[in-house]
Amino acid sequence: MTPRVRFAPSPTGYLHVGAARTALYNYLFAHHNGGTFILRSDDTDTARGADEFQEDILEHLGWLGLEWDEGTVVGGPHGTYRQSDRYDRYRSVAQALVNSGSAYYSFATAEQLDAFKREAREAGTSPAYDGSLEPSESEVAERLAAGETAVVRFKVPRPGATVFADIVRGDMRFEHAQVDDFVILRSNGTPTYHLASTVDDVDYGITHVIRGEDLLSSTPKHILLTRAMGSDPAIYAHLSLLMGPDGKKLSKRHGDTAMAAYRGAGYLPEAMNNYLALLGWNIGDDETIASLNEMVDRFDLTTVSKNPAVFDPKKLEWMNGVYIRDMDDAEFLEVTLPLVEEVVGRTFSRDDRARYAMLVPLVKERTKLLPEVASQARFLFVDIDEYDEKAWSKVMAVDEGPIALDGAVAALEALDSWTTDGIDTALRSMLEEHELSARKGLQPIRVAISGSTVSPPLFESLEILGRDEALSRIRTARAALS
RNA sequence: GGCCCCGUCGUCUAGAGGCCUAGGACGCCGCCCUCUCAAGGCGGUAGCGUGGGUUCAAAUCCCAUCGGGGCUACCA
Repeated sequence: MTPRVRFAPSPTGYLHVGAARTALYNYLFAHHNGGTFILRSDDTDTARGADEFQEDILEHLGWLGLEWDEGTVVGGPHGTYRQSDRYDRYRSVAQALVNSGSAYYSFATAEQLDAFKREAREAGTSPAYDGSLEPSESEVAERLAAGETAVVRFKVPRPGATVFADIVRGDMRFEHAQVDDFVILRSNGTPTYHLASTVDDVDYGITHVIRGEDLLSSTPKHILLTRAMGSDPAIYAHLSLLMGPDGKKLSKRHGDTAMAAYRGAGYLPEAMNNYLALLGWNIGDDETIASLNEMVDRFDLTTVSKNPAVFDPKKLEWMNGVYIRDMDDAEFLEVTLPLVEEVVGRTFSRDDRARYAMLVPLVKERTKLLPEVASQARFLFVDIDEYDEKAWSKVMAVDEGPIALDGAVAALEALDSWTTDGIDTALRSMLEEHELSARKGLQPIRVAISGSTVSPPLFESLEILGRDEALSRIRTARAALS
């Protein structure tokens, strides 16, 4: 049996990192086992659903490279894979369930339900609505005929229990006394999540349901529903939830949770996938870095951790740096060029581009987040209009400042081969001549050409900047010093 | 309140009775390298929630306890 798994987000928000991890695990499981990864849109919550969210989810799943074999947009044998297109199907299942005695119409009011829960709580028992408010058949007929609206509830068989073997949790058992007669069809005729999701899982031949732990206690409902439809339940695997640094379920108040925010902040999809995979699963052999394909090869759902994991942006950032350093220069140039152009404020000419290409290997290994390249490369393309205040007072307006600058001008003017090596040699002998330490003697030059005490390596920077511009900047700084 | 899940360094984890004076990674600290910043190299800091058992032997098994989390909607 080849597995069929699905990622079924509800478009009630942007794709967040926790959902992305669930999608990733489904993807890894499907591919490892030669199965099918399906994307479905569980949009039964019409009040909250939005096209904007749906698009965001599709967009970022694509960005992560978690392509689906069947489902939304790409299609397949089951239509649009959008629940809002299948209301007739859900309604007919609900009706069939009523006909077979597995479900019933309910007129219970919010007040009645509240009272029921309150009593249960006071008695210290489970608040599960136990069907004692189920109306008689004749009453249903009468009230429906009179135009009253009703919900359809699933009749949970009591006493009894549902047991199942969860791949990550192990053996589960839920007493039916704890499960209430949940609504499957709302009074407006739309299905609830439980019905729609279960019907789809059955109709689409889903073999493994891999989802968040928040659905663990709903699983007996889904199993009961599946059996009532005459089918065998899927195998379930409930993933622990992602937490914020305070140990609470990860949410907006912990900072960014939307995948779009991470993409915008300069994270690479490869790093994101790698990091997310590690939250609850280990590649093995003390390994941390692995490509999507390597992870597919090694993925094993049975070794997934049960503990909730704290999402740690620090490690993600480190990992992003690893992936950035691993990019080849040409690729790095392509993805970062727009970022630099934006900060510089102009579209690059051939010459700009060529000079940036020379700088690329230097900034690449100094970058953890893509946008950082802009501040590192900026000096190459704009005039130095102001010097960092601290840099000026600490390295320029001191005894060594003018000496180093004058020495640099003299040494560089006399230099005939404007190369990193040539500059290196010339400046080092200048240092010796004036008895300056490398630190004291070179920092003023760095500040003069970049405006800051932090820049890419000096000799290379000077070479790329070009003789005229370099000398001009050093003279300008020297003049500002007198 | 009820039901369910979880509990190894600050964080992600390895560990399925002796291989553990608990391993790896991020972070943090120190040293080295070094023209700054990174990167890199080397070293260090730090953990089995607690209390009882079982056993020659427990991070690993049992019980209790404490802590955290989820669900408890005509949300998903």
